[in-house]
Amino acid sequence: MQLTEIQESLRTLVRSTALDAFNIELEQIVTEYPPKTELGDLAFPVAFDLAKRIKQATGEKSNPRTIAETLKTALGTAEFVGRVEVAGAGYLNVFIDRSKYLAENAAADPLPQRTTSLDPAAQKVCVEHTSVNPNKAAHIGHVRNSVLGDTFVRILRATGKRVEVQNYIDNTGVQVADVVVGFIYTENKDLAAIKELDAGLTADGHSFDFYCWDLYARVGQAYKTDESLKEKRAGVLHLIEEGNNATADLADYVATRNVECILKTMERFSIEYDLLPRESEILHLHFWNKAFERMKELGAIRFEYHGKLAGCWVMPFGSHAGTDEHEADKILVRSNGTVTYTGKDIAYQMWKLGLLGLDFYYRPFHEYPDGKKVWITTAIKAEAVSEHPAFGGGETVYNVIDTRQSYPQEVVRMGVAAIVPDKGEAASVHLSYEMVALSPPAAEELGFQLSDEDKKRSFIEMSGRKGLGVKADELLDRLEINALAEVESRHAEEPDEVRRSIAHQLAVGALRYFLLKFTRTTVIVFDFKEALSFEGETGCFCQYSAVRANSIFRKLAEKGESPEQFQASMASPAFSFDVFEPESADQIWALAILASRLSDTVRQAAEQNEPAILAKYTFNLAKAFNLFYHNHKIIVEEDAARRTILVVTADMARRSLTAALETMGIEVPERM
RNA sequence: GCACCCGUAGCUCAGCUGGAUAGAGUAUCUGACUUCGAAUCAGAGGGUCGCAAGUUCGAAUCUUGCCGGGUGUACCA
Repeated sequence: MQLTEIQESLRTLVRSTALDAFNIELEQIVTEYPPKTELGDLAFPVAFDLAKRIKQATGEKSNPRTIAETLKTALGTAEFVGRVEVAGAGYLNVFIDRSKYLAENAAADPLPQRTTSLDPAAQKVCVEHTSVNPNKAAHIGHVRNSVLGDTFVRILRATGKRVEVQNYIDNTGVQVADVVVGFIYTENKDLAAIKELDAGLTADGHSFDFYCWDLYARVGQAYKTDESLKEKRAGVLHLIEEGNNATADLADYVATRNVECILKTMERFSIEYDLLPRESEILHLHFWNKAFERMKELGAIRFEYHGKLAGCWVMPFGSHAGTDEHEADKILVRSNGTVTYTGKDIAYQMWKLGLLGLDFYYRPFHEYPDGKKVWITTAIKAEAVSEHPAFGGGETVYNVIDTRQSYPQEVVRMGVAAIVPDKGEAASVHLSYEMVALSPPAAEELGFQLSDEDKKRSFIEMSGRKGLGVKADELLDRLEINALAEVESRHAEEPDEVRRSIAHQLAVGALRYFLLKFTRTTVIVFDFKEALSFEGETGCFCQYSAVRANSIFRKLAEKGESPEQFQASMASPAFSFDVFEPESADQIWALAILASRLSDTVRQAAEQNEPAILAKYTFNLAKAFNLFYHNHKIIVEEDAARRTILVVTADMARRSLTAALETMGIEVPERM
């Protein structure tokens, strides 16, 4: 019986006792973790609730402590419960039977539900993340999106959900058009010339997406002075959307090459995808028409005959009493007959939920080193592969998109709910997060001249159009260089290849943890010093704990001792924490019980859509292990009982730590 | 104007659906490498939780109103 199961059985017991003793039915019973081990392992503040309910029912005032005493007797008899105490104003603190718990759970999987996510019968959900416009290299803000999304995917899988990862490719939008304008009109290059340039860049070690990054910024500048260039963009955009022409072919090459580059960048961060749905297919396969017909049938959309929106199809949205009622309407089809982005998004969202009644064609796009394939959509039946996994059709769809798009996301959610009321609004979840901005010194470090006004600001928004941002690959390169220097100073004996691989793992750990430790609603004001740090609350700190734990077991293995051996010897009923001084016993037990909380923490992170909860937990677990590590030497411990408890606890901690880090996409190096 | 987010230690941030003495990291100062690895650990100082009312046995947390900062509110994507 693991910790979560003990919690559940105690909740059941509290519920039935409350009903028997006070005739009160409790719907929700809160379990907390006391701030210190000395206070217990689980706390129930339920007596406060009961006191309130009794007062409501009878009008009589009752003392929470007295109520807690009644419940205490019932809980005291439960399995795995050592003792129960009433503390504070009426807390019910449960102390778990330490030796019994340890003996039974020494070898338990810290994330038991993760195996069910492989079951084809498990509930399927779709997560869309990354979705970088394929016209330039990814910057640190995009990485926040991807790391948040990828970690959320791992969290969902750890709770037993089957997850499909989608990375939406907006290959026909203005951002791609801008770069195409740059290639054709300011660089005077046709497709052949671009291919030649691209080949040269790759040979040079400069990638295509970096080139486009600069070109995009140059075009952005040129628009300011050259009105005719802007007019050309409209033409380019039209040709791209239409397809089957030289400009569209050129745009397709540019977009596809950028997608390849971005996928490569994300692969460095251990991020993989299942499917790349493209906007061009949503267009060419007429997804919108299908959704449009449905919305018309249901009256969810209205044609405007008069006023400033005359000629548009609009969706009524929200209500603003006293204001112009049209202000709340959202245009889905423009008066010239073209569909807006929001309209296309509604159709796409319906497809994700399996409710559109249309499907893409698919072909493989790329194969990862582990053999896993990522697929891409196509509108051309001839190039499609008929044997492909079933895509889309999620029970729930999570869209990882920054908070600035909350309004359009809300429109999409309402639009879908209007078409399929039985699925409702709950099926679409906008996993929003705040932006990554630059501190004024960081912007200057990147070589940008700031106005006096900008210097006064607390942060400066990154901008692809201005070319202002920290490129993901460049930052990771810097982290790898720094990490490599540290590794070289410690492990001169290791071959270069090994040292580089360790430096890479540390760099990824540093950046992923840095982006995950902030809650989603916090604006990350990027600061080089903080992001490049390997000390304090960092990924490196957590990895270091795990590495040290592993080295203990390496040493034990050299002596022919395995954790399994020690787990087996726990079965003897004689062993007890009393072999340690009380203070030591508390400290060791605190680590064991904290390690047991991983699955509950992951569940919480999934429920609240907040990966930062897992990051904080992982850091605390690493800290607790370090404390344990300093105070209790395992290798030199001669007393058999003490040694057993220490080994088993250290093993639980390192397995939880490793699983927690893995759920955040962070690997544990062999040494560091 | 309206909607959403933020305001907690010098700085950067946690604080779960109200609960135990408000916590981390960093910076500053002081200690600890002949030990399973010091990318570590121990200790010290540092707080009117933006302000003001209200609800409650109890508020950093909930409600309302202010103040300060940010983002959105396109026939752009």
